[in-house]
Amino acid sequence: MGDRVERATMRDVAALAGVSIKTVSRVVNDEPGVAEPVRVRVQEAVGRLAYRHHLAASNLRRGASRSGLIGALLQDVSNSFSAALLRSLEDAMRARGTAILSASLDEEPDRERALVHDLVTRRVDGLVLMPSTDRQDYLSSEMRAGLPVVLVDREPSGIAADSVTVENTEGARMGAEHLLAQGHRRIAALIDLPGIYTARHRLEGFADAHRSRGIHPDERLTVTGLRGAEAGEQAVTRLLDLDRPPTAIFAGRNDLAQGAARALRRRGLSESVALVGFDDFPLADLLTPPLTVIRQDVVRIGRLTADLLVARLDGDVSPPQRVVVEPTLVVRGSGEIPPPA
Amino acid sequence: MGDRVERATMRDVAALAGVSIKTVSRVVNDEPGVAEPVRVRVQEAVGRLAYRHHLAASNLRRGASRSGLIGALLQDVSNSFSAALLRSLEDAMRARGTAILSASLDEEPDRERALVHDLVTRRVDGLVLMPSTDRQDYLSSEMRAGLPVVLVDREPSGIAADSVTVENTEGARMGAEHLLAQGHRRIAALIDLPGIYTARHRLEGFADAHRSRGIHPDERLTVTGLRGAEAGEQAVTRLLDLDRPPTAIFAGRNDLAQGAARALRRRGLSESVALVGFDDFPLADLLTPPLTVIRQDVVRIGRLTADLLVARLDGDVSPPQRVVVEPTLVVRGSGEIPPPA
DNA sequence: AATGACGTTGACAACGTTGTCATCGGACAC
DNA sequence: GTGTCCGATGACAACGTTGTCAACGTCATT
Repeated sequence: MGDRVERATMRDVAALAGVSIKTVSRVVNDEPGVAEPVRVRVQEAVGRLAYRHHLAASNLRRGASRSGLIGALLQDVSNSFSAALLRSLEDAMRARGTAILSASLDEEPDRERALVHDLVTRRVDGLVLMPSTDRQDYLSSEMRAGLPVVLVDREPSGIAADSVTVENTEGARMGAEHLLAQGHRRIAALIDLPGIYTARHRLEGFADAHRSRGIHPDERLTVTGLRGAEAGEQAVTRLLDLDRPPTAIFAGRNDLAQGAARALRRRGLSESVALVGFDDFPLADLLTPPLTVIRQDVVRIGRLTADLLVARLDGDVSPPQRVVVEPTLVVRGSGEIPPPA
Repeated sequence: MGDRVERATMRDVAALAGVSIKTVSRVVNDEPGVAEPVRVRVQEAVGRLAYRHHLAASNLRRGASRSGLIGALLQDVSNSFSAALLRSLEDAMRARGTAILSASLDEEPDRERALVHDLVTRRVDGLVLMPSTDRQDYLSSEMRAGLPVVLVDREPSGIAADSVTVENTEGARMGAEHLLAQGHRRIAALIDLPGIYTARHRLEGFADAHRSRGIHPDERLTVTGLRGAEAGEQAVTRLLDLDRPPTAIFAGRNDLAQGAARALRRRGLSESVALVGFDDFPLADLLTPPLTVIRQDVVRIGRLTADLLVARLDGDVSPPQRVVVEPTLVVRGSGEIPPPA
């Protein structure tokens, strides 16, 4: 029915209903002061023309930024951690009628800056950022112009902004200590790019655990710069080929733990080499043996992040907060394999 | 440095640079016809005032809808299928500078309608929809007004729109047949709400496989209305308690397969009850035994969807296409467990 | 010296909407 | 009958931007 038509505007509705544009505006916005018969006539016209409110034009006229949009720049929306976080944010924002623009950064600082610029251009009301950059000072002019920013997963550097992070160092220390306590002395560490905030801290925690026991870890067992499950799998395969292979593995990210599990399984070593991963993920409990992990409570992190942002959106101007969530050790089996006698 | 300031507009920049607004516009948009010294002066003013282009105002003036935004209404962005799809879309759109507004529907038709309305109000240039509704006729007025819509995972009903789907019936038939061929005769089926397009078709395929072998499946082994892993786990637990429990399980969704795997593991039956799942997921290969699945190629689906939408965005007005992707059986072990002798 | 061409620049209107204010007609009180 | 008040309605400007077009100065040409 009917060809392709241009969207009707209030002008068209007004013409059809035989009233002024302003009256249409009143009806559309449910404002009082319109006689009932007129209101009905306008609504009929709205229906017949399939008129839809133009939010951008409305916001523009209403002044204020209020775009009813926030940005969420995450590492990779297809990764379970980012995806769960996005979902938490969405649920928190739904009630406010605030929509979410999401994008993946893949640890690329340039992309982060470009996307932030794009979001500012779109006048988002707020920003949730899992930064890829070392410093976020480029954000300060935006924040001064009133853009609320909450950093997740990594603490701010170069700016004063809210953040929700996990005790990475402590978590990694816990994981490594768990393995050391069982007698492991040759523990491999699988770490992401050392420039990354979380990677750095987790590596630190790993070293701390050794240090406080007066143990010097074999550097050849620490592999950094690992991006993704594939890289983790290959690294572990190489480590297992060493003259004195590790008896345990600490994986600094969930995908690296998955890669490690795959490598171990392929070599038939799942039951003989211990494995602890940082960051829980769906199905970790269904691996063989079930995977022992340091869990960061994603739902909690998401809710805390959303709470901080919502408060700022609602005008909270108190000093920035750094919320730190304690990770927990979830013992499931893979991390309790003893070293060979 | 500096208090909270209102965003500068072109007017402010023009005043500071001592030129007209139009000249600022020219510089900001990299248009020719501005003398070099003037251009420099304007750029300095832009920098000093931290001026940022206002995309909404620009688009408004430029006429046309072109918001540089598309909507992606998926079932649940934290589910690996939706998340992977979102990521594919994002990658396809990045080059165009098109941003993505995503939201989760959770199979709620009302939310779908409300969110579509919201997206229209925001004048998205296009829409990717994994529908929750039985019929999408409510979309026809939007489409007539020029909104390109591509349905994913479920075929359109009540409208003529592009779609990218999987041969659900055929896939499920394949999965059930795989189990039947090994001699299983008591096969349980775990199915989502029967109102859901994919659930209906998969159940159909399951029945088809039996029918073409002249076998009448035990209705008590078919459980529908299962939402989420938990529900799947409980259903399987109940099934295992029957006098004559199933010797194999066909799970109609990846989360139901996960729930089933969990229930089997808990009962120590992972190696004795066969399991085939519909829709692959990360780590399915690491379960014990590795999970046999009907795989739908998410990346491919995402790319096809993006291609269709991009074509429409670029003005393609050819008749709607229904692209159907063939699922494949991935044999890994769990589906090859024979029935007890 | 007058003419035309060209490169720069700005005034103005308009995109679709809404806040402000004026206008209009009728109801009511005196 | 006059004055007042109130509810309903609309004219107009403005949000921040850009397309159109006119105006300006400079320079080369005749």
